[in-house]
Amino acid sequence: MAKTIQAIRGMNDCLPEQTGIWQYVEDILRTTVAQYGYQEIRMPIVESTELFKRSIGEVTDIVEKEMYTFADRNGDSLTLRPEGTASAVRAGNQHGLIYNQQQRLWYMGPMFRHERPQKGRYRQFHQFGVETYGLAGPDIDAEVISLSARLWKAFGISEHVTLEVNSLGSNAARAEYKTKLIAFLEEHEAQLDEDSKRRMHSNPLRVLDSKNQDVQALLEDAPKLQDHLDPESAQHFTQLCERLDHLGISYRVNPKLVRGLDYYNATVFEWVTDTLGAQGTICAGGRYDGLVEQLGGKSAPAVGFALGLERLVLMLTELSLTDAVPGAVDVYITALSEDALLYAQTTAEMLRDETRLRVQMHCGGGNMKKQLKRADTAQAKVALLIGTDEVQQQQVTVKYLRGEAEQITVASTELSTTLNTFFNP
RNA sequence: GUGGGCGUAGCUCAGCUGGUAGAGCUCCGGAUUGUGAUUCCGGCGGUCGUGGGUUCAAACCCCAUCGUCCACCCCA
Repeated sequence: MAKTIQAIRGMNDCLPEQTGIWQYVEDILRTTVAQYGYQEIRMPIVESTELFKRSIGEVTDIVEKEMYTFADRNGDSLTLRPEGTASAVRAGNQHGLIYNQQQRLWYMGPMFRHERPQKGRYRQFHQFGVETYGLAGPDIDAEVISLSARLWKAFGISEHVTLEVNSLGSNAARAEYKTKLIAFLEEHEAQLDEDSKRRMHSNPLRVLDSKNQDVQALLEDAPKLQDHLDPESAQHFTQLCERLDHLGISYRVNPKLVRGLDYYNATVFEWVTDTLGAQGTICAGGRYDGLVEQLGGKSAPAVGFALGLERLVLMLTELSLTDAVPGAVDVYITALSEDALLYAQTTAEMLRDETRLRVQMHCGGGNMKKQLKRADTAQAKVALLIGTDEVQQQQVTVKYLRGEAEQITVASTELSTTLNTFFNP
């Protein structure tokens, strides 16, 4: 036997057993953003490497060591997108979507990062994201957050996620804070762990959310980010918090919340959970007012977030919140004798003409036991029994596979009505 | 990139101080020729991840390698 070929490490097949829950999740996401009037945008999976260097930041881990970068046949450096925001801005600029315009967009699709795979973290993973452009006030920040909160409600996981918010201030204010923080860290360098020493210069703000207890103790005396906000950002943040209060969205101000990507300013937020092991962030985002201009467009404010679909699916699975995921089949049609085959198949087609039910026809023969067993594994709610008697009488026997209802035999002409009444009462 | 755990049937796993491989589930058939997820019986299914070493003898011990999972890191 020839050697089998395996999928690439960290890139998973989504098997039939899983696609049901994925489609369920995707449906809810689409329906919810539609409630807010957001429009879908679809971007290419491959972009010029330069795009991510300029947006995410040259010295971030993502760009330095996690991107799938390769030379195209003509020598251009291309990269499999590690996130969606950069592409959305690029597309918006390229097509004039953002120029003096307001836009509320969403996207969904695969992203690629070459990290060591672990629970909730894969090399090909999927993000759903929302991006808004041209809106500078805290009202849109609040809208985007309330949209995400509505998602958790729709999935039934509100109890298992908490919102953390913070403000990074303007780019100028943050730069000033950064130099003070670096000065403090240099002064206490001896007490820092290796990771913090490394980050101290590459990405000093990231030292703030170190998991190391000793580092956290040291930071008690460090200059505080919230003391260095510019007045405008401080007011923006206060107004955002007021709006969240008003909307009944509870949150925790986490002054040490910073984001790993360079383009954020002012508002940042994360939805975290303790149900996913080490990968506790299920959704994160914030404001990135400088990015549009940085990528060559006319300056425009922007807010957005991204959520990890694998993490969401994992969470629903671990919390056993999968009852709402529909099976693939509503009605399973059996053919119990040779003379029933044609009648059964025309009945199947008739149902597909007259209803929107998912109808599966048994193929391959076998006795009734076997056929009903198939109906059961297909998770059908109804089995139609069709044998010699039914063919002769032009009837169909309807057997309810779940619940208490007694099986009944109806005329073929009544079948669609009977089933519609059962499935859409 | 750094640690640690685990690789045995399609799936989940057992297999003692080394003696040549087992269970449950799935699937197929039967008990039950028109009534499914219960029960009982039978059957299919394994170069024990791969390569090397030690040994009379290796799933078991040693080395290497690959895969996988969890954590660090990073982040959605």
